[in-house]
Amino acid sequence: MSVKNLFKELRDSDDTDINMTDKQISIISAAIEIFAEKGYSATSTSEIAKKAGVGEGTIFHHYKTKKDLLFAIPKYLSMLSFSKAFPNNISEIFEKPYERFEDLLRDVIQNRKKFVTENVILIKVLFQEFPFHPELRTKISQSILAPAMEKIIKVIDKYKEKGQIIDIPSNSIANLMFSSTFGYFFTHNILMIEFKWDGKDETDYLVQYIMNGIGKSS
Amino acid sequence: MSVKNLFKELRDSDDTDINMTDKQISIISAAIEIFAEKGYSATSTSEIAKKAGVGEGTIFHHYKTKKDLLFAIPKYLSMLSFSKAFPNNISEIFEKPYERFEDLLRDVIQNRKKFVTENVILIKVLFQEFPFHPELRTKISQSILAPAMEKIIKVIDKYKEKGQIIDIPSNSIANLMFSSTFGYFFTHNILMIEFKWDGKDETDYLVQYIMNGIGKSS
Amino acid sequence: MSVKNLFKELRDSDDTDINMTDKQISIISAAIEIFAEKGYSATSTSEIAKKAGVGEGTIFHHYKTKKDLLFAIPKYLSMLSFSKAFPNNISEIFEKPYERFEDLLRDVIQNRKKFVTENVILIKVLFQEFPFHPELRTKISQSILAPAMEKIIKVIDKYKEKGQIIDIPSNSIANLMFSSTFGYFFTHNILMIEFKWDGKDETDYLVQYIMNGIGKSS
Amino acid sequence: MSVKNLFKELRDSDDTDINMTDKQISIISAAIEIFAEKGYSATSTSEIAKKAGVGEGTIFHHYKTKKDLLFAIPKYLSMLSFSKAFPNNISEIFEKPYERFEDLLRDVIQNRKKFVTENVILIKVLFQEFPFHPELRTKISQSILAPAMEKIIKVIDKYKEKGQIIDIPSNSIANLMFSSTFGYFFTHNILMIEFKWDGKDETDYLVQYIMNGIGKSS
DNA sequence: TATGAATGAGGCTTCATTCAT
DNA sequence: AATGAATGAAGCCTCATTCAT
Repeated sequence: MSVKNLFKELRDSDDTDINMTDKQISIISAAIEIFAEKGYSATSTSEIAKKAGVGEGTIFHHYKTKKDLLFAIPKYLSMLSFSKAFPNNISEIFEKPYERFEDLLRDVIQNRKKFVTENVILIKVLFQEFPFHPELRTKISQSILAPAMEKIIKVIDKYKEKGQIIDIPSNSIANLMFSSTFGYFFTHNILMIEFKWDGKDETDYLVQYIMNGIGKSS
Repeated sequence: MSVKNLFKELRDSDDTDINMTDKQISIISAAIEIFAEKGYSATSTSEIAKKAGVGEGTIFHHYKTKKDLLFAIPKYLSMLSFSKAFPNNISEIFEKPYERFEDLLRDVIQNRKKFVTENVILIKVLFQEFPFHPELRTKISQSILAPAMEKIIKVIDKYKEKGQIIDIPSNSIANLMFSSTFGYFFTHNILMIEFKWDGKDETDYLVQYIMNGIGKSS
Repeated sequence: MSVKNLFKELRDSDDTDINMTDKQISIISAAIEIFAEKGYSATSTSEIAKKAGVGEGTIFHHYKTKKDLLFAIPKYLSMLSFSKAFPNNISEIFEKPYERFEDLLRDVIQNRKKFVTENVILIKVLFQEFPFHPELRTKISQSILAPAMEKIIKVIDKYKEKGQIIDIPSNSIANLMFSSTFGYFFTHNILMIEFKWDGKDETDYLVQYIMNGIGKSS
Repeated sequence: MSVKNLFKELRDSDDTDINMTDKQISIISAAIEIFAEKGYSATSTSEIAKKAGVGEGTIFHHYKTKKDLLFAIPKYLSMLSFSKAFPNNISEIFEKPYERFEDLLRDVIQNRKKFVTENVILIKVLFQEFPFHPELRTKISQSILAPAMEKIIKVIDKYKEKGQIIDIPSNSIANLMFSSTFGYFFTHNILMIEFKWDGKDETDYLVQYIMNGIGKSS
C-alpha cells in the first residue's frame, strides 16, 4: 500500500485522532518516500513539493521546518504499531492468553517481522536518520520503544510468576527481542540479505535460541 | 586509534601498496570522521578542509569530486580486513586448522565483532550511505563481501566433506553468518542496544543457534 | 498611554470623525508598535496579525496593502496635533493673545517638545521611514507640516507688524522653529542623548538663541 | 566623491591599515549606497551583488552575513574621522593652539558640519539603522563617539583651567556639541530643511548660544 | 466580516567546484 | 602541489497577498 493511502487510513480510522487535510497527507507522504529513497539531507523541499503536488510554501505552512517533517514520523509509526484499527498491531497479542511463553514469543517475533515488512518505508527513514538526530532518538524512544518495552516487561513478569522463565532481568529478555527484530529488519531491508533453509524460517531457530537462554526446563 | 593514524599505519605497512602524502591522509580521515558524525550529504567540503587543515581547493586536487571521497573508503576497509599486517584480519583464521566447525564458527564471529568494533567509524560511514549509492553497494560487494564470501564458502565446503555440516547450500550458511555479524553491528553501534545475561555473551548462544540449524549430530 | 488606547480616544472624541472598529484599531496599533521597534521593512504582516489578535487575512480587509498601514499614520498624527480634544494640541496656543513674541515662542517650543514626547512612537515610525517613501513625505507635508507652517507664518506676520521681529522671511523663522523641535526629537529619542545644566533647560537657551537672530531690541 | 573612491583612498592612504581587494571595496560601497537609498532591510543581497558587479556568492565569501556589511561601516567612518590623511579629520583641530575657547568651538562645529556633509551617505546609513541594531549602537559608541568624547573633554578641561569656561561637567558641554552636530545633520540631511538669514550662518548663533550657557565673562 | 490555507516570488545563505596565482 | 577567491545553482525559508469558506 502506498504511504499516502496508509496515512489516509490512519486519519480515517476511528481509533486514531488525526486531523489532516488531503494536502497535508500528500506532503508528509511525499516527504517520507523521498527521504527513504535518497536520505533526509539529500532531499530538497522543492522536490517534496513537486511530488506532493503543492506549492513549496505550502509545506512550510504546515511544518515550520524541513526537520519537522522528519520529526512528525514517529508519532504516526507509533499509531500504526499500537492502534487496533491496523493489522499487525501488537496490542492484540499481549491480550491473548498464551499457555506457554514460547508461543507468545514466537508470535511477537513474527508479528514484528510482519510489521516492519509492511511499514518498511517509515522505519527505513527513521533508522537511517537515527544516528544524526538526537531529538529523533528521543522521540522514537518515547513514542515507540518505551511503551513497547513496558508492555513486554509486564508480560515477561507474568510468565516468570508462572515459572516458565528463569529469574534474570526482564530488561535483558526484552532487549534481545528488540535486537532480533531490528537485526532482521536491517539484514533484510537495508543490507537486503535473504536466507532460509530446511523448511523452517529463522524465527523458529531464534525462538529456540532465546529459550535456550531463558527457558526453565519444566 | 584515530582514523588518521589508522591510515598512516595502512600506508606504512609492508603488506599494502598505498601511496598517500600526509595531506591526503588528513583529507580522507577528516572526511570519514565528519561523514560518520553528520552523514555524507550533510557534510560540506569546506568543513572537511578545515578539519584536515588544508585549503578548500586542495581536496579537489586529490579527489575529483566529493563522492570520490566516499567511494575511496571500501578499498581501505578491505585492506584493513584482509591485510595480514593488521590485528583482526580474517585471513589468518581461515588458514588455521580447526578440528570442529563449531570452533571455527565461534572464532569467525568473535573476530568479526572485534573487527567492526575497532573499525566502527569506517563501517558506520559505509553502511549509512549504503542505501543511497548503488555504486557504493557494488564497490563494497566487490572489494569486501565477495572475497569474504568466497573464502567462507570454501571453508564450509571443507567441513561438509568432513561430515560436520548438513548438506544445504553453503550460501545460506554464509549468509547467516553475515547476517549475525551485521545484526550485531547495527544493534550495538547504530541502535546502541546492549544486552548480556547469565555470564555468557551472545556469541555462545549465536553459535549454538546456528549449529542447531546446520550441525550434524555425530 | 498605549497606542491602542490613544486610537480609541481619537475615535471616541467628538472633535474627530473616525469610524474604526476595535479590530481595525488593534491592527493599526499593533502595526505602529512593531514598525517603531523593528522598522517598517523588517516587520511582517503575520507578526502584526498575531500581535493584533486577528487572522492574517483580516489585515487586508481593512488595508489593501502593507504600505497602507504606514500611510494611514500621518492622518492620525495630524489629528492628535490639531484636534482640540487632545492635550498639547497646538491650536490653542495660536489663539492665545501673547504680549511678546518671545513668550509665544517659548510656549510653542515647549508644547511641541511635550507633543513629541507623548506621541513618540508615531513620530518615530514616520520619521524613520521618511527617507524611503516619497509618498510618505508628501503626506506628512500636506497633513502636518504645511498646516502648521501656515499657522506659524500667520502668527509671525502678526508680530512683525507689532514690530517685535526684524524683517526677514517668515519662512526662515518657521524653519528654525521646526529644526529645533526635530533636533530635540532626534537627539533625545533617536540618539537618546540628554543634557542640562545650571538649572535651566535647553528651551530657555534655545529661545534666547532664536531671539538673538530675529528679535528687535525695542 | 563616490563611496567607492572614498574607500579606495582610505585603503591606499598611508595612515590606515586596510587590506581590501577592489572587489571587496565594490561590495561594501554598493551596499552602503543602496542601504542609504532604501534602508538596510529593504535592500537585497542580490541587488548589492548586481551593483557591485560580482556574483552573489562573492559577497558571502567576504562578509559572513548581510548584517556584517552594515556592522563593518563604523570602523571605516571612524578612520575617515580621525585619520590625518583626510580633510576634515578632527584630530588636527585638537592640536591647534587656540587663544579663546570660543574660536575652538566654532572650528569644531564647522569641521563636524563639513564632515557630515561630505560623508553624508555613510552617516545616513548608520543613523537610519541606529534604532534597530543594539550592536550597531555599541560599535558606533566605541569606535566613534567614545574616542571623540574623550578628546573633547580633555580640551574643555584645558580651557576650564584657563578660566574661560564655568565649572560645569565637561560632559554636558560635550553632549551639547554632539547634539548640535547631529541636530544639524538630521534637519539638513534627513528632513532636508535649510535656513539661513542676515548673512550669518547658524554656526555663529549656535556658538553664541553655547557660550551664553558656559562662558565666563572675563 | 473574518479567517487561515495556499502560494510564487524572492530573501539570505551554503555549497561543490573552478581557476589564477 | 596548494591555495583561497570567485561563483551560479540550489537550498531552506519568509512574505505579502489572494481566495474559498
